[in-house]
Amino acid sequence: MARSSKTTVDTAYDKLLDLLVTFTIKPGTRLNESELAADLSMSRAPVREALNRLIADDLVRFEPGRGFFCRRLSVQEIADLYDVRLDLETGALLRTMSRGRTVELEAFVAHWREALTKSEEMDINALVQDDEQFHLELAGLASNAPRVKYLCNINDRIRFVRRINLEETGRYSEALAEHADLLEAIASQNTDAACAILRDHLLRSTEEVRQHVQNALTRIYADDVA
Amino acid sequence: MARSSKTTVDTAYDKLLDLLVTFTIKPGTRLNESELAADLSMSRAPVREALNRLIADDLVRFEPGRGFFCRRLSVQEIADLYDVRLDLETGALLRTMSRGRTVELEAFVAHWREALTKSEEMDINALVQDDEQFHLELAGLASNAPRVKYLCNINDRIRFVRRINLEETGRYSEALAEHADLLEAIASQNTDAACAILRDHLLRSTEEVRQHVQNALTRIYADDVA
DNA sequence: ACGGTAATATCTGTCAACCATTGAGCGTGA
DNA sequence: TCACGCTCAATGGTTGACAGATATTACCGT
Repeated sequence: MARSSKTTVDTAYDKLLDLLVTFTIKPGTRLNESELAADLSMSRAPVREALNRLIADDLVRFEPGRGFFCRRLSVQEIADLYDVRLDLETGALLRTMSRGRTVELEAFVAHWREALTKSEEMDINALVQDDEQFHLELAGLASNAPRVKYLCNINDRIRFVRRINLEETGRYSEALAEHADLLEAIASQNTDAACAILRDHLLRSTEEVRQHVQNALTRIYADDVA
Repeated sequence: MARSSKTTVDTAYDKLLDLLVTFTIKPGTRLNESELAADLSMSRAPVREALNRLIADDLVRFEPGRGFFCRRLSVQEIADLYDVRLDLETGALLRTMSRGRTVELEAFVAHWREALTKSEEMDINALVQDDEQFHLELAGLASNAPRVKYLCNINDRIRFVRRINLEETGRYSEALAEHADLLEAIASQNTDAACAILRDHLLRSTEEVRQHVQNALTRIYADDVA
């Protein structure tokens, strides 16, 4: 029954992760283990194991005797995560540049200069995905696996409101412009400027988190009539 | 059977965490589920659930079809974690101070000024624990729960070599002196100086990570004759 | 009609057993 | 002698069942 390289727990984990990240499961909802197991056509044990991984990721809460609950969506938490993200990303950039990894940096710049020209005719989904990819690849150049993993966790937890942030009118064209600026600063090896641009770029999103979380909540509960 | 506030999984998690953090279980060792279950006098299910939490914490590896393994101890990983820790701690300090949380900062300074005077006659275990507490409390003043949680995870993963770092002759008296300097910079509300001191304090440890990991490995495998 | 309590149904927490897979050891044949 | 393949023991992967806790419902007294 078990597929070659992907165990049942992994499929459960991936599926549940998706449901939780996208808030297909609404914030604070209790998760019915048997139900989930049935949906995934597997037993409860692997579901519980996957849920336990997700506890460590802070994507589900757990109350003894009551079970597992979907994470809540709080302004404070999102703002905190944006804060940490800023430190992790700017820290990565600083190290990458001061370590003089010109080869990798040039490849990065070349790739994304090209990619940015095509961004005009992309749909919103592709844009959002591209944005995350851009930031993650940049951070990845520091070759620090734990750092990248923390960032992935943050991305999962903020993706829903981050998307809303980008969807706000004009914000994503601003973002693209800022990415372009950042690329040029990197290309000219101006470390301070690059870090400053990245910091401001990230701060810009952070400022309006409160509003975005509001939008997120209304959107989550919008199609309750269906 | 279920105890009031602590479920079986939690006890398993705590116990396993300790074994892994202290490398009582040696790096790379395969973990025998049935054996662990027997040791903890519980079934395999809760053990597996705990182990799955520890996967997300990167304290155990998992190979499909083979089982769970104790994390390896690599120079690269420890160095990376020290790097991230630096960014998270300095970031926290910067925010706390620039946000002007004078009340909390003064309380912190007062408490640790006092505590540092008593440090002379403390044994090594207490010192190590105090050092971690100092840094964690300082970071905690930024009131950013996710950041603190990431730091806790880092602490778990570096604790073994961090302890060795402090045990090196004289290093911990240096560390205490640097803590004192930091306290004064904070007290005089000199943000830049405080951040610089903290950064240098953390960099100092990072520089010798390679050597400390070596010591750690020899120490782990030292009592194999027993 | 309402609040509290008892009966009931649902769900979690844990376990023991079963099946599948892996890796080691052994034997056979080139 | 070595390589290949087979067999078997050990261990992980999954399941279904049972006991205890929790939420829900129905009932009764005021």
